[in-house]
Amino acid sequence: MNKEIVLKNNLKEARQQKKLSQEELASIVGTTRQTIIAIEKGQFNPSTKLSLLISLAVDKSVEEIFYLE
Amino acid sequence: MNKEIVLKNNLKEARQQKKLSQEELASIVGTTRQTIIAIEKGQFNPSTKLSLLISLAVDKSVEEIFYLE
DNA sequence: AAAAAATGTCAAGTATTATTTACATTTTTT
DNA sequence: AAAAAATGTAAATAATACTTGACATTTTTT
Repeated sequence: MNKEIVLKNNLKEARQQKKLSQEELASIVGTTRQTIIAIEKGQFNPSTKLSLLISLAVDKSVEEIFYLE
Repeated sequence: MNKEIVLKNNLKEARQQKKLSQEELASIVGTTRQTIIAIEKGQFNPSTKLSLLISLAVDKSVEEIFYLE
């Protein structure tokens, strides 16, 4: 859907600010480390549920972490 | 992922406040009416990209439209 | 009341997210 | 320098988002 618009994020920085490892974050939000890696690399566009959980875990709003370009 | 936690939303109300039909909203965000219907009915968990586009279209933050329970 | 617009439902197919497992490389700690 | 922790990569599978098309029902407009 909408190939021109690309979802980007600064999860890596936000996660590191909270001093969470990929594995810790994955465990907090109930997903796997692979999923966190793929998101941080911009390889995919996570579900809204997952981005809400992630934003809670790193203490930011969804818009502070994910943005469109 | 995470079956206990359910994603809910009040898109229908937000869309109506902006006086957009499902079809207009779908066209603005570059998706189909079916997708908008399914989201409004809570039948699925849209991608973050789509929820960001939707929140822009209805002039709210993602968190104002989508929430976890 | 008739016409038009908006919403709802069903079903099938495609694309993509997410999980799992396993191993390699890099970074941090001792 | 060795050990431990964190990160990166790859591939196969399962689950689900999203698309497309077609028709039915409800609501709004004329």
